Amino acid sequence: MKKPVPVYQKIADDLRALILDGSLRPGAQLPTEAALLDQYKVKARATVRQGLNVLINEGLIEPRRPRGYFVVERRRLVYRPQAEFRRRPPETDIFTNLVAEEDGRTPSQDIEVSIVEAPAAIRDRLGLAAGELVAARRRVRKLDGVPYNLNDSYVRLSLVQGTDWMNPGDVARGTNAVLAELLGAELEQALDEIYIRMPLPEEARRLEIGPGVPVGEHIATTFANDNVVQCTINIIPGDRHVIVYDRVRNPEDTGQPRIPWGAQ
Amino acid sequence: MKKPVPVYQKIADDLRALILDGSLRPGAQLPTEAALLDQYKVKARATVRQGLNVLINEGLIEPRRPRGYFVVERRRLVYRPQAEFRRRPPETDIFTNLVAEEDGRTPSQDIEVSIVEAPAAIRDRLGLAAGELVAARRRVRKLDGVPYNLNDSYVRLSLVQGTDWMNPGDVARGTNAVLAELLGAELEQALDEIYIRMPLPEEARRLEIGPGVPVGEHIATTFANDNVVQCTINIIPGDRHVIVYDRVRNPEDTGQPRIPWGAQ
DNA sequence: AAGTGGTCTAGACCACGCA
DNA sequence: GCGTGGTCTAGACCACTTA
Repeated sequence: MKKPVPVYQKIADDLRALILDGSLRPGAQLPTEAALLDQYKVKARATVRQGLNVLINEGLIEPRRPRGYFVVERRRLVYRPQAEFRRRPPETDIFTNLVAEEDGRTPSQDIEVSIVEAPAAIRDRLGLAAGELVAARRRVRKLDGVPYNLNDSYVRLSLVQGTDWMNPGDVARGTNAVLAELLGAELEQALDEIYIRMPLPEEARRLEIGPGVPVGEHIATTFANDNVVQCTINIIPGDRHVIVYDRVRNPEDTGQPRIPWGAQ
Repeated sequence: MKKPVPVYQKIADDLRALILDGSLRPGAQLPTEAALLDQYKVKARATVRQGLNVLINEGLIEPRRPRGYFVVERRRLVYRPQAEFRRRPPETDIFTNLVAEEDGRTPSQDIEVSIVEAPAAIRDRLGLAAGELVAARRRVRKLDGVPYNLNDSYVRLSLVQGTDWMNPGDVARGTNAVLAELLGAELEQALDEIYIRMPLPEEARRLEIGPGVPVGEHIATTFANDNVVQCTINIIPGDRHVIVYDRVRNPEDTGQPRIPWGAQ
């Protein structure tokens, strides 16, 4: 009738319970591997390590060699896609907006602008032909030097070549304002897709996140006059953000879902 | 200068590359542990297993005992919080709406209604006192028998006791319509919070998801006449959904972020 | 019945950061 | 230098599913 619980599972379950009920608070140290060997009368380190591994991959603990295992500490920032379209305070960069709501932390970003072949995801959304070139503006956004998210924007090369959009530094009025000038029309609509998944090794490296931390991939496709203008891929570490939307009833919403490209 | 890559890491990297570049398509079988032992001239199963474990926890592969390891197959459904507020087609259940956009799969849901002490997250959002009772409507939504998400709604008990909201079956006109009748006012505003994290064991069990599959926790707080009415917690497995929002420029948006409770 | 992965033992040597 | 975790070896026995 009953099935025996593997020892490593029992170890993971016990420690998880301690963490979730607050007995082990964020930042607290767990028993060492040696201590757990004693505690559970188990003979092989591999068994204890297997148990700890479960919790690492759940994002609950992290090893800090050579001190031991610790409960992770998380602090979340509000990530608000809708801030892109707001007017007051004067619309600037979405990240600057986002951080303005936090005190005492200093934002910075590494910006890199290049001309590349459009990745497939971008091609689909911007409606480009295979092999077509796009301008790419890639940013790593940091708070007190800690990476907070990756933000890669793509637009048709012909639209922005030689303009301020391709300035590999901060653009004070915001890159969206640059696009609006070029188009003679405001960006006034967007479609957000949010995928939840584990990070690729490359992303984990750039964001300095360990195993057990999932990411949100937020793909924002922006329109002006019903024409696609820009596509931005944000990679958002799950342990450092909460995504927030305001929603209001809109009587004109006909409810047509609109995803002309295939979901990933 | 260079540091040697551990064998298990090499195994994980090689197999991941094969999966990501399409050499190993979703559903394809990976080499068995025994084959990898040969291939990498490694002596201990533990080493090979450690490598495979990396990919399992990245959600890329899954063991199907006793056949071997396979590349996971994913198929994503559009999850659209904004569908809650749409009028045409006639507003019904958000899940029914959601599924109406898919063909050939039959939706079902297990519904359970109860009266409980409000969990802390609900208490904060509904503005309740500690220990106060709420009505809970908990649903597991399935497609072809496979769980697609968990949906737990909470409202003040005094508002809905004895009404159709607490009917533990499908409510054809939608539970939001019931609330609107009781209040004499439409639900017309909501605040969505989306947290990205690994599932708790309980959630993983209910959703039948394995290790390496992160979830989105979508907390929707709904208002009528600026009063909080309902709070719903949705748990959304990342491998089966894409979250979609439409966004339009709103000149009246003053940009005040509004989260009266602390982020989790 | 055969072959797969699941669990566990009992060691070994190494890398790293701190006192 | 000491203690921590990181990696790996070389086995053992078991549980499960499919042919």
